[in-house]
Amino acid sequence: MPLSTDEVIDTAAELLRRHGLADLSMRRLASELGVRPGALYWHVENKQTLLVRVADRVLADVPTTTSGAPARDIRRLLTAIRTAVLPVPDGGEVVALGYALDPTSVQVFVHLRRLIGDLGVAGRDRAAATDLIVHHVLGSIAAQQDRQLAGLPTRGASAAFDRGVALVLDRLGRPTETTETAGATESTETTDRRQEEAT
Amino acid sequence: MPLSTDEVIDTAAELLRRHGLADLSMRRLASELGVRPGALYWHVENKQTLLVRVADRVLADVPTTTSGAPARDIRRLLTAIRTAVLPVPDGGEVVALGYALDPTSVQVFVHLRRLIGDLGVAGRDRAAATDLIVHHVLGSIAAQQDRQLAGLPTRGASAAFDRGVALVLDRLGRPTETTETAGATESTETTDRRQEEAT
DNA sequence: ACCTGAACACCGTTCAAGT
DNA sequence: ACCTGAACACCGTTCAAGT
Repeated sequence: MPLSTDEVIDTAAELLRRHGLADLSMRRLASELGVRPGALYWHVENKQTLLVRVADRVLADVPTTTSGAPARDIRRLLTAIRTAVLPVPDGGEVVALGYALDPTSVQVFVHLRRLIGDLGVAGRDRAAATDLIVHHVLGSIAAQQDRQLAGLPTRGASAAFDRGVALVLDRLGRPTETTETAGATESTETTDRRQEEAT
Repeated sequence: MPLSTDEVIDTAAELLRRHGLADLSMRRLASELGVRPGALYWHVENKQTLLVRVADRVLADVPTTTSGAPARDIRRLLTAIRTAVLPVPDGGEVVALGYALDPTSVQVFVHLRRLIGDLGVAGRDRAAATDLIVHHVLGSIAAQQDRQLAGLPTRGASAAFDRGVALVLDRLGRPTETTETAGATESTETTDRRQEEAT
């Protein structure tokens, strides 16, 4: 029976879960599957696209239910994401890569965006708030995991995370009167244009 | 004349700036400095601590001035950070590692924390707000850089970033009546304890 | 004090050739 | 369609030995 692509992704996710990114090499993955390294390149384009699919798998079991109370649903969802990703070494980094390269590929983030809409956040602010919250979840997970791998303490990490979430959600719950921001934007905009042309 | 540790860090930062993480190898760095790979290990403990020091260097030239208007200073500072890190390929990831492993080593983040205090954010919320904002800056930079490296479009990235900043700062400017959050915290706390014991 | 030589145990990716 | 063999051009880290 030939190797299936799903088998490749599953085994890669399993390898990440057990040993982290350092041991998730194409060669190690191949030997785990009983094939030669080159065989993997028939199933995936390269290691990066493999990682994007692994990120998807890591969050696949997080339920996306709705209760009618958006703020509470968001808090529940974020806690579930943290609980799912934290035990996977380098999970924060891998999921962040997935979100960067294909924000809609991970179902759970699409759902988060919806819940933020339900909260009454409209238009451009909805995308901005989603990014803000996703960066905060994944950033705080990655930081904690980096510290763990380095043998440093991580006390209070989850409490600090929850406070950060509260700071954002308290704001989003109420109607906004946002009108400023213009001044600071200028030079950043210039940088972006330079970089975007290079693409 | 023997090699100095500063020379090693400077050359590493230069290599990152020009070619990104993929070309910042200990071997490439050594040959750039005209020495054998092993020589580097007399100057730095390993590659990770090298990267933490490189992160420091990338942000070393961002000025930390105060004007008396904290909200404006924060916006200016964040734009300056973005402008400094964005042109350095993989800069977002490297600086995030530095912030995770040693949050006080980068002067600019210590200054940010101070400005947030000036804004009237007290106690635990000050650390939480700093983390939230730093994760947002570095997360949005890393996402944009990942997309650039993959050849994907990054239109509107800086506008989205600015909106995220505005969402947070609008809230922090005003006094808070935060009291909830408890419910969602529980299970996360459990996860943390498990992980922290494993360390 | 500072570095070389040389090794150890690895990487990701490509591609002709096999079945 | 799916995989092997074999190569290409690399990695980080260690450590005896040299100067």
